[in-house]
Amino acid sequence: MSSVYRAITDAEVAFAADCPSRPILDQIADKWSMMVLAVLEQPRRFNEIKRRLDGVTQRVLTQTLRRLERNGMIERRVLPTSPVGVEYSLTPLGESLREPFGRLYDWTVEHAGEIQERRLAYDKRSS
Amino acid sequence: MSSVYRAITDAEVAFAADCPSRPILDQIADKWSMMVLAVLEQPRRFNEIKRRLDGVTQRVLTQTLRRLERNGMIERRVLPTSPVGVEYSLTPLGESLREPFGRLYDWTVEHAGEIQERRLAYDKRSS
DNA sequence: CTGAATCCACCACGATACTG
DNA sequence: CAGTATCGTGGTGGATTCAG
Repeated sequence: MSSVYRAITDAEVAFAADCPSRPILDQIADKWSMMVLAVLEQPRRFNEIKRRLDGVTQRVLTQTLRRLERNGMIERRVLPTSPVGVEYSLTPLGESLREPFGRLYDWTVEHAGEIQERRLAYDKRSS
Repeated sequence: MSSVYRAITDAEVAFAADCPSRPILDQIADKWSMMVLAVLEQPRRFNEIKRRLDGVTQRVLTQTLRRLERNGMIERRVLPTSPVGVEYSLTPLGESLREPFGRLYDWTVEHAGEIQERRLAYDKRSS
């Protein structure tokens, strides 16, 4: 098991307000960030990314890319073309995040059916 | 590597609006849900959980617990005490989610310092 | 003790229009 | 092409109060 869970006594399992994970999770644990990192297995242009993320608006994608760039996950490079192009690519840091994200993604796919069932059962009970 | 990333051609890397992972990630990939699951390594009462999640409000915690229950991650059991108590515990489904969540948590702790540096550098550049 | 209910402020997002 | 700017709005969260 991972460090949060292993070999800790009862009283220690808690999340203090200053736990270093909290501001980070706030910034990167959203669905668009996850999808952007997944799609950047190779450098891609802005609209290329946008096309692959069904439903994202231009505004939100821009914000997401900025936040990922600020946190060192991706790099933004302006191409000397006409009209201008912008290429985004993963940094080593961003690359290292793809594995835990991938695990989570795999989990959702694997358990999507069961979750759906549970949800239906719950809604039936409380109706 | 995990299934999203491996052995797929260029054109296939995309997230359709009906990708099964998306509604699930919307429901479970928030920081409070992650912390609740982490804290529930054993059954716990409402206020017990609340105390361990520094900064969560009663309202938000209630909503989080309901959503986790609805999705089959946790079970809610009313204790025949006076005054009434409510105990929350993980289901096998919720238990299985702790591993991917733990990985992500570990990643944030491990890279917190580097992220902080990148952020400072970025802010300095764009000021 | 464990919520449910209410009120309110904020901002996150969608839509749209404009620009280098 | 890759944004920025602006506006309008729904939803989310905080604070507080009430209840079983």
